[in-house]
Amino acid sequence: MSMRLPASARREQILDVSVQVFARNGFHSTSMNDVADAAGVTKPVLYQHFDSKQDLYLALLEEAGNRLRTAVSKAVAGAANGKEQTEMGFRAYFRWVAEDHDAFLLLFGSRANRDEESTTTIRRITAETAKAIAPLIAADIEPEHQRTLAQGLVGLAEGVSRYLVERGDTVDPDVLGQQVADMAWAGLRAVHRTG
Amino acid sequence: MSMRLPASARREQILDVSVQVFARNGFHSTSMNDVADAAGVTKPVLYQHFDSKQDLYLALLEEAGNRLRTAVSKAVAGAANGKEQTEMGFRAYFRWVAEDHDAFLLLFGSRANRDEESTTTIRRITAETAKAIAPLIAADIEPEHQRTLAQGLVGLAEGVSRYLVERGDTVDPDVLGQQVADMAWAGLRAVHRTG
DNA sequence: AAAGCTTGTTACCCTCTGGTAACCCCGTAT
DNA sequence: ATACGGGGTTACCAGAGGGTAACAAGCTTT
Repeated sequence: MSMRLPASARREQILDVSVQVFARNGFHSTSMNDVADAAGVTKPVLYQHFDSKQDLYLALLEEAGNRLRTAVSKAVAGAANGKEQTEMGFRAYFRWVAEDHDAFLLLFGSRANRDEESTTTIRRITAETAKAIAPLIAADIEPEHQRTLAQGLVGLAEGVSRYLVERGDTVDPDVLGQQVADMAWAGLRAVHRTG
Repeated sequence: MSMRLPASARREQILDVSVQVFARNGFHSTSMNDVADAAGVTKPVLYQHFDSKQDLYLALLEEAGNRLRTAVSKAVAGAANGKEQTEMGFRAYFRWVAEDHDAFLLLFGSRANRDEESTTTIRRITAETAKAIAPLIAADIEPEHQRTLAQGLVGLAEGVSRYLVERGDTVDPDVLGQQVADMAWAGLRAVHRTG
C-alpha cells in the first residue's frame, strides 16, 4: 500500500500514526502489529526506528509532553500580572487539548498506560506543568502547600479536559479557559488570605 | 504455608491482598501467580472465587468505588449550607485517601489499568462523585458547565491526592481538606457571579 | 550494468501468562 | 474404616505478542 519512504520521513509517520493508535486503544491493547498495520508497513520496520515498544511509547510521551509544556509556559511567561497568567495558562492548556487531542489522551486519558518508566515520564511532565503554575500561588504560604495546590490546579484542568474529550464534546477552549481561570483565580486569592 | 480457609474467608482474603498487589504494580504487571503468591495460595484457588483476572479486578474497583462514594455523599448530605458541604466533602475525600490508600491508587493512581471495561467502571465512579458535588455549583449557570466544573473539582482532589500519595507524604486530611475547600469554595462563588 | 547501501518483507522463535483438567488431602458423618 | 465433599495442588495447554534472522526489492553511484 504505502510507498517507500526515506528513513526520517518514515520515522515521523510512525510517530504520527502511533499517537493515534496508542491514544485510542492504550498501550497494552495495542500490539506492534497494530501499529505497523496502521502505518501501512510491517513490524520489523518499526524496529529499524525504535529499539522496543517501550522506546516508541516513551518517545511519544516525550514529544507530547514537550508540546504541552511549551504551550503553557509560553502563555504564562507572556502575561503581566497573576490574574492574566492564570487566564492565559488555562487557555493555553485547553487549546492544546483541543488541537493536540490524541496527545492529551495519550498522556492523561483513561487508557493511558502506566508501567514503571511511563509513569515516571508522565509524572515528570505533570510536575513541570505544575512548576509553571506554582508562581501564581502566593508566596506567603508554605512552599510545600504551594506545590500541592499547583498540582491540584493541574488536576483540575486535567479532570475537566478528560471529561470533555472522552465525551466527545467540543468546547471553545478560550471560553472554557476563561471560566476555569476565573474559578481558579478566585480560589487562589482565597488561599492567600487564609494562608 | 497458609492454612485452609472456608470459602468466604478465602474470598475476602484474596480481595484484601489483591488490592495491595494491583495498587502497587498495576494490572498488567501483576500476574495471577503474583496474586496467588501474595495470598499464599496457588492459582486455581483464585479461579474458584473469580471467573477471570478481569472479574477479580472489576470486583476490586467496584468495592473501592463504593467506599469512596458513600464516604463523600454521606459527608455532603450531613452538612447544612454549601460552604459546609464543600468542606465536609473534601475532608471526606482526603480522609478516604488517607485510610484507604491502596484503593485510591487502584482507582486513580498512575499505574491504574485501563482497558475497555475498567475504564467504564472508573469513569462511572468519577461521574458519581462529581454528581455528589454538582449541587454545590450554583444553578444559575448552564447545567452543562455545572457538570464540567464538578468534574474539575473531582480532578482537583484527585490531582492533589495522587501527588501526595505517590510522594509518600502523609498530610492531615482535615487540614488539607480545609485548605482545598477554601480554595474551591471561593472559586465556586466566583463562578456564580460570572455565570 | 553491477556493486552496494537503504528500505522493506516473510517466516519464524520464544517467553509470558491466563486459564484448566486431573489429582490429592483432610475433616466429618455414616 | 470408609465414603464424601470442600479446599488445595501439580502439571499442563494454548494463544498472544515482542522481537529477530534471513532474504528481496529498489535507487544510486561508478
